[in-house]
Amino acid sequence: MTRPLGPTLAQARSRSTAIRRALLAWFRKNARVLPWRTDPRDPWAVWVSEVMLQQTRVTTVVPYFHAFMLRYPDVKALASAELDEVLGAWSGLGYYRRARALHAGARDVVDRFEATIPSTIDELLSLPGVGDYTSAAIGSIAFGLRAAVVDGNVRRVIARLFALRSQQEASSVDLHKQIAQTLLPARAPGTFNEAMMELGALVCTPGQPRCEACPVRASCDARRLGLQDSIPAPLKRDASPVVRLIAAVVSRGDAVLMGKRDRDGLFGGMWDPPVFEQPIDPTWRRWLTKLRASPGRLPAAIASVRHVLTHRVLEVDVLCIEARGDANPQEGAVPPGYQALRWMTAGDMRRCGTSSLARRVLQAAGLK
DNA sequence: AAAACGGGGCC
DNA sequence: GGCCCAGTTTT
Repeated sequence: MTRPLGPTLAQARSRSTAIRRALLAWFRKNARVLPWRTDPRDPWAVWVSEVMLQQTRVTTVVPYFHAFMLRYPDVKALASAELDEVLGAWSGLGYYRRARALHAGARDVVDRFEATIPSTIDELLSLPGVGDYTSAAIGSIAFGLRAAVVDGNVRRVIARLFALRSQQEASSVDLHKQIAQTLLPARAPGTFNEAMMELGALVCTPGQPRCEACPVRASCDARRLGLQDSIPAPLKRDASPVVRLIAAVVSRGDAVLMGKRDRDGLFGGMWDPPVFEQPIDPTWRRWLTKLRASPGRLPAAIASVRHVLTHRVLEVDVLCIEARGDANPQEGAVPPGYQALRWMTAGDMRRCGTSSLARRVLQAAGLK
């Protein structure tokens, strides 16, 4: 069910001046102090922050951002780094494809743009990991381009300002983008974009919006109609299926056998104690048995880690295996879903990517 | 159009 | 336990 665009866009146009003025005044007073909000803005810092902020809260990102910028102060620094090390800097942040894309994007900028971050939307869009939102964010905030950002915050604010009920429908994205672009001022569009997102994060929140503190409440249709709590309608997700897995923590002295995940897929490119589907395939059961110091059947799991992801729940039994002093995985034999195996000490692990699940498994095994 | 892709904080 | 976060890419 799509609604005609005309009337709402006309509404947006006629109310834009009042909304801009009130929102910008509020933002000047209430903007959070964030490490990437430097004056002037550093395009590299904006890029890094925007990628980290994809589907990730500001409070989660801040410490990662600090560490990342210390290690990779400019685009050249990242371009010349090894991917494993970059994934190490991303460990625990999630959506690891972002780190891979940022790394590739940095090399792209060095190769194609003489190490200067491009300042047009089309060129930004050509970088890996940079889509509609991120190109508009970098373009407007770092370069002053008049491109509206449309993230979850902005969509919620717009849905309420104009009492649009169908946020969950993909068809409404186009309408929200047109409204956002209509509201966007020609002067300092980046500031307006940041202000819209800040309003969504601090005032026009998903649950319990703080309408009494809202600078644009006088312009808000949802507020006027008493619909601020029912717009947007909550998305309904299917329950996450539970996946039963077994992680094999094979230790040999102070080293642990770690596997590097295939590039694509869950935890792509990250290292963890090899995880098998339950029950373990006989081939890999034998393989584990051969690494073991003592003969006989594999020991029982000593712990179980419940790792909750957005669309899945991982129930991971933790198997602890003491390997023979001379044990070595057979050359070329790599468990399904992995591209390499290596004995690693705690120090080795700090120099490559490990998922939160990997750290929890190691901890449950009594290591770390 | 839908699925895949992390992790955590807050109710 | 559910919701959602300064989304992008692949299927």
